[in-house]
Amino acid sequence: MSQQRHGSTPGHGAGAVPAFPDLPEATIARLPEYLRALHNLGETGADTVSSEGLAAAAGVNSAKLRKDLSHLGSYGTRGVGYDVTLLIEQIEYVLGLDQRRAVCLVGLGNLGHALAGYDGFASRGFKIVALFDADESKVGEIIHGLPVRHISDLGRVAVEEKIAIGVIATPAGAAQAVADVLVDAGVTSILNFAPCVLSVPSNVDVRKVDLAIELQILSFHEHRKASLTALPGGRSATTAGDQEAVGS
Amino acid sequence: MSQQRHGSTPGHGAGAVPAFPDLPEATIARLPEYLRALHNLGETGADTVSSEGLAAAAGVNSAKLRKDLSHLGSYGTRGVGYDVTLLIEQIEYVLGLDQRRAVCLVGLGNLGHALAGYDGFASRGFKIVALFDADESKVGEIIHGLPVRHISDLGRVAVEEKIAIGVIATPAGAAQAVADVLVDAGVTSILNFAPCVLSVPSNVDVRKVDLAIELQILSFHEHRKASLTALPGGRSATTAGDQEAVGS
DNA sequence: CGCGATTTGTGCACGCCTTCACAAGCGCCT
DNA sequence: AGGCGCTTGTGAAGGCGTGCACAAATCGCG
Ligand SMILES: NC(=O)c1ccc[n+]([C@@H]2O[C@H](COP(=O)([O-])OP(=O)(O)OC[C@H]3O[C@@H](n4cnc5c(N)ncnc54)[C@H](O)[C@@H]3O)[C@@H](O)[C@H]2O)c1
Ligand SMILES: NC(=O)c1ccc[n+]([C@@H]2O[C@H](COP(=O)([O-])OP(=O)(O)OC[C@H]3O[C@@H](n4cnc5c(N)ncnc54)[C@H](O)[C@@H]3O)[C@@H](O)[C@H]2O)c1
Repeated sequence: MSQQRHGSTPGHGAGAVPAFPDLPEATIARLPEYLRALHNLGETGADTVSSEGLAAAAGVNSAKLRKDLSHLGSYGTRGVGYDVTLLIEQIEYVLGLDQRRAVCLVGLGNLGHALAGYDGFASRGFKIVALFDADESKVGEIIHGLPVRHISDLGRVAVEEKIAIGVIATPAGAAQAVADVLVDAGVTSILNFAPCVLSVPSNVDVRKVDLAIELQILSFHEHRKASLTALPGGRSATTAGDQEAVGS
Repeated sequence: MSQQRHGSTPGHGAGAVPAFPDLPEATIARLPEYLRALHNLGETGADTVSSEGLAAAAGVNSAKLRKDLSHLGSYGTRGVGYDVTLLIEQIEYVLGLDQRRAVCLVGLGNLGHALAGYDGFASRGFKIVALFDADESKVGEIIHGLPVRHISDLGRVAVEEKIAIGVIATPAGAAQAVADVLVDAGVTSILNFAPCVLSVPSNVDVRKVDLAIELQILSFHEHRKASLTALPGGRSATTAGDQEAVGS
């Protein structure tokens, strides 16, 4: 049972080592978005960027962005904006992206294959160092330059390769077992694509990506929108020719 | 997002059509999880389930679950729990899953192939009815029983097939253009896998799935955990450049 | 050198969400 | 029939996150 210690009041006394100011979780979730926007801006040759401009590129409110950035210190210049390169460095440092993190992928079916070939990992500081599957017929296969190993080797390889993050792309029925293996191997972060809840020790972080949930949320909004248009209009043709332009 | 009318007292005058009570967004996001847990429970033969039990299966607090469910009416029995079948029906109704929603998938590369073959769609009330790509060499290819069509056919097909949800699995550079095409075709819900922000009219809902963001959030927590264990335990190797004096 | 234009950083208020705690309701057992 | 244990539904409190609005800071220019 994951205990949640609600300790606010950051009591750690004067850490010599950075010892993070505890950033709001919501802020952390947005930092990667800012980072991506900054990289895009950097490629267009921009040296500095205003909170307004960056906020637009990241799709958020500018006040929110400023507050987020203020949590990690003052790296902007009033009257000018933020130095793109400096801000990139800072955010990458906070997110721990200055050191490359080793990732392993478990389950090389449909989805696993796609993930293994995804270049979006390496370009953002992550490196897939090992692939695992339980299916003997898949073990040994080379996928995008990496051999598929048997899940029973995970414990050994994880230590050797200092794997920090495990990605689960197995059927839901196997996910908990895989998570247990990962945890036993010392992996402390898990990204789970299987539609199920994982129970792990409190020191392990789990994030979940569930397609079906996303679709169902969209479905709800479709349902809601349909019931709204049904009320006033009677039947609105919705042949959907033109949309009012919203962009800016 | 859309305008939030804070009203308790939802003023719609006795809608003949359901006309939704406005559920909190946070609740909506959890309903699919409850639904999945309920289906699992149903398969084990359970007739009823307590809030405690369902909450555990869905990985949430039981009070939160009760409050969530209370928003859609009283479908539980005090002293007993919730009727599994009835609750499933209710949640599916609220989410609009009683009617099958047509989905189209744009971009049949690495990821698109995996998505096209995913059976988790159909099993939850969604049906992929069309595949689109801009690459002529891919057009005509049959993937899991469906032909790949050219993106220029999207407008016509979307109307014919009454497509409600579009899934974007193209590179980021093409995503906005694809979104525009979808919007023009009358699609009002988009699930975006490309790492970029989309700008769409306010009546269109967009949800984003971004792997890199998930990994970076995990990376942050790894970083934090590492800096914490560095404090009490003895020698901080300082191999990495940790300086960063925060604070005044 | 000073002034105005610009933009950051933040105090503050407000609303949403979570969580606790408990009364009301229900069924079962005696 | 009555009491008792169990569970739901909800009022209330507190925490968190958001967004406004503005003072402080900086630059460019005359
Ligand atoms: N395919 C998709 O587009 C998609 C999308 C979203 C979510 N998902 C989810 O991702 C997961 C994988 O989907 P998929 O379509 O790739 O399934 P799949 O059946 O194609 O692949 C699953 C893989 O996991 C392996 N596996 C099974 N048990 C294992 C174990 N104990 N240890 C290690 N490996 C094991 C299998 O050998 C197989 O290679 C599922 O949970 C699915 O719901 C898939
Ligand atoms: N592969 C993964 O595991 C993965 C994971 C997460 C996110 N993503 C993201 O998903 C997207 C697709 O990834 P991928 O690996 O499948 O890329 P990919 O290059 O393999 O496939 C992209 C497909 O989109 C098609 N396309 C390009 N422009 C188009 C247009 N204007 N209209 C229609 N189709 C067009 C291409 O022809 C190609 O088939 C990318 O944005 C990527 O960042 C991929």
